[in-house]
Amino acid sequence: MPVVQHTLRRGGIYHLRCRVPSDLVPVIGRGEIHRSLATACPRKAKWRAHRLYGRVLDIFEGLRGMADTKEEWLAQLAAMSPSDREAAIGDLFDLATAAVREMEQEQGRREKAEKAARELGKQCGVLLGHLAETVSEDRLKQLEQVRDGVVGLQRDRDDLQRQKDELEGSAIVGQGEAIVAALSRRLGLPRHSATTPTVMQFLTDTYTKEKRLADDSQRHIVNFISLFARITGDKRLADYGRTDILNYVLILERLPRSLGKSPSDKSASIEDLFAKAARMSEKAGGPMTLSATTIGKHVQHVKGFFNTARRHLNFTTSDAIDEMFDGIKLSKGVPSAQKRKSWPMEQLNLLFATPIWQGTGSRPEDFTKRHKEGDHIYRDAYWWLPITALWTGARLEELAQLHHEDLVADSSGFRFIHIHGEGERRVKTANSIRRVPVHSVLAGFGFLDLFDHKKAGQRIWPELRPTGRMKKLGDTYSTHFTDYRRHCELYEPLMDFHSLRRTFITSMRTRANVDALTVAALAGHDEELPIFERAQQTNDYTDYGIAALAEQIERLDYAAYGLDLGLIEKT
DNA sequence: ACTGGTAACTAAACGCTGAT
DNA sequence: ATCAGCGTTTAGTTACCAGT
Repeated sequence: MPVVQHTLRRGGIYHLRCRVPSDLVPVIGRGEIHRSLATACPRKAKWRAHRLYGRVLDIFEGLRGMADTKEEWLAQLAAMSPSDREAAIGDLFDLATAAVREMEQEQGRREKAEKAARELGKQCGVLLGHLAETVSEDRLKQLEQVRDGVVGLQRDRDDLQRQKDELEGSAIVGQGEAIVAALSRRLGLPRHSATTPTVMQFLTDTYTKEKRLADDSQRHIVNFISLFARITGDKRLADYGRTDILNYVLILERLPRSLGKSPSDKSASIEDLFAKAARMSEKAGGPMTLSATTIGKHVQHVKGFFNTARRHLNFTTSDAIDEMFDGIKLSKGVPSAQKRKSWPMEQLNLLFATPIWQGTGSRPEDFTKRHKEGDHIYRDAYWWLPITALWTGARLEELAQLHHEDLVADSSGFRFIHIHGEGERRVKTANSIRRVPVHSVLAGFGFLDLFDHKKAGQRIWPELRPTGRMKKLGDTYSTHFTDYRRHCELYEPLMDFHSLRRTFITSMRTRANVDALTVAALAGHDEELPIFERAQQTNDYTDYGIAALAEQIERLDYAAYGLDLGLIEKT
């Protein structure tokens, strides 16, 4: 960790260096802002870095505001040459840098003034001495008492002010723990083991309150840290050392991948869990223990937890924590993470040859019995979702929340689905907002009718209900799709609904030979693009007309790659 | 349908270096 | 002093899976 966030040292001199938010990269024309703080003194660097960083954030906000009136802003930008544009924006940051230095000089002047005031006060004291010669002894004592009283009050006031400053911004202002911590930090007193809380105490009293994460992330933190406490025996924070962490990792390496899925895991001993992992590995013929990614994640969380505790309680140093957690090598047999598969065309043919598309014996409302053979073909969400994913590349939740008005036609009549986060809809990231033309094959199946048959404000698949912790429309479907594949003996690990998106992206790129930028525009960014391309393409998105996108998506021809469309058209 | 997990995925921060 | 490139680390969110 550097002395201050967003700084780096070069030849002894501190610099501010911070990242440009990805949405502003195309506007600013670079990925990072870098300005010298023109000092080698850590304290000065800290002061300047804090203020300059604040201003830089202001500039980012300002640019975002301008970007709201996008057309105007783009027109202005277009009128400028790229070098002019970058220079203009660079000037903003230079101004900010200069302003911070001025601010510092201003502070210097103020300090000078205060010093002068103190000097004046001293002289008053001298004056008091002179007075002593002409004033009675009693009177003088009274005066001195008053003076001492005032000085004492001032000192108290300053102390309180400092305490308040230190506590400000902390989520636990007013809590005794924090005051004690702040005081001991000010006095430089390390906290000893007897006074530090245990892992679980700090987790519930402070950590979860300070973090204030989204619900699901909060749940993850509590689970990770609770497991750590369970394995290591919930000791006091100051009593942990590297050996504890190494042992903890050794235990993680032997835990079953299915940890916690069965309620019995809760009461089982660590030894029981080892035995369970060993049994599962035996059966699978390979290690069924936690993967390297997951173990790394656990360790990372615990380290973050200790660092937060250190800032609150000052019981150790940041270096000591690094030493405790860094450079831990995992054992040989720890499995590495696996990538999701894409659906081969033969597997898709098998999928569409199952009852949902060929005839099911279930009733319309029995979504869990669709695997039973029969005469009914229900063209509901369960029929449409895999097909739609295959021809649009959209994520499950993006499809599940489609409304009547999300099918739009442009001026020349091209119809596309608009994926966005308005109203009750949600998208994964801002970059997921996009327009995807409806492929002619999809339209041929009657996809457009889904929208036309609904009224404004209605979802096209009203049978999907928000379920689960995150109240997702695709939540139940996701598990049903897995169950269905198992019943139909099509189940393969890592080949799931999301793999259909993979299939779309891979097919577009490698079979239809559509360029990576266009595919990214259609998919709403995907992970496989190098970063520089990602920055570049944001700029180009605006240039993609629907007509051009439609032309590209039409190059996708699953039939040519071996998909039997007859299976779907059978209805 | 719910719950307690893992894994995939992402943005931002950081460390370091070479070029100008 | 600046700036960009790029791999690594950190911190967080979302998607999915297993067992009941």
